[in-house]
Amino acid sequence: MYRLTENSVTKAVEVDGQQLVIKVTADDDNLIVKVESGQLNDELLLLAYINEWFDVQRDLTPFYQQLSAHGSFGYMAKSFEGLRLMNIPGVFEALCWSIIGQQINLTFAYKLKRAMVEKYGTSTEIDGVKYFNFPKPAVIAALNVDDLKAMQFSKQKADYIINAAKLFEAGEISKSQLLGLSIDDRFKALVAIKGVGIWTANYVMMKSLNDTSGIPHGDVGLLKALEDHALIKDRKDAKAIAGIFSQFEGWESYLVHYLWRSLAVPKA
DNA sequence: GGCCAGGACTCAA
DNA sequence: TTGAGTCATGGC
Repeated sequence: MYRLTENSVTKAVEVDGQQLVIKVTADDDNLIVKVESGQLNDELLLLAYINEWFDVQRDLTPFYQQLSAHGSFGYMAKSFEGLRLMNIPGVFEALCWSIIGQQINLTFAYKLKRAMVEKYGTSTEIDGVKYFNFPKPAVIAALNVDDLKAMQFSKQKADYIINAAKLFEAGEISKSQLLGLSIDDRFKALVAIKGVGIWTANYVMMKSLNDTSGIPHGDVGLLKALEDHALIKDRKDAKAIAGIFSQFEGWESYLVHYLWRSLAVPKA
């Protein structure tokens, strides 16, 4: 779904019902977007997509102030400066991805997603390279559990994903519907979906609904990062964890994102 | 070969 | 509401 080089990302997107392939690069001050394939009718809609994808318009200054003032996290304000909470604009995709990612290692999770996308997604080919769109709910809703099991999905994951696809297909869940709800009701609506627990609901909210206060509680990566920073001793110490996040009100998801990032780089 | 991985569900107390 | 048991499939 993404083709990366040192300073660019190329991806198939759907904007205003149009299939596009866009390439994004950057100079010091701007993102530069080029349409590689497809017909763009309204540039503003693409701009909106880019804004959402990279969370471009959010002013991170308050977050960096809080981060810098923190004894253990202070270094991240410099080390990860400019890192933004990359969005997954499609809620169905975000939900599927979070279900896939439940309780399995990420390497395998990526493998599962890739298999699903390459088999059931649509694609645009440029210079021999295929750029995939995530499968539509209608396609996934029509599958049997065995179709996904054949791609190494567990029975539950297959069941959850197909069930979720049916909800999207039936219009019972949609991005606009979720965005129309309060944060609390969003959470409730998501958790009501079979296979969606606290972790998944928060993940979807922070990654796809622009909610910056969601914390994927219980996340093993998050807990490991907090241990690495010597901030908790017991992973079940909810009070200590709440205390840490209380210092970052409104930026909880950003803190989570930065902590996940801290797991991927050598120790400062 | 055993523990772990960016969990959720069920059921009992 | 909390806790234990169960499920499921690879990665390392």
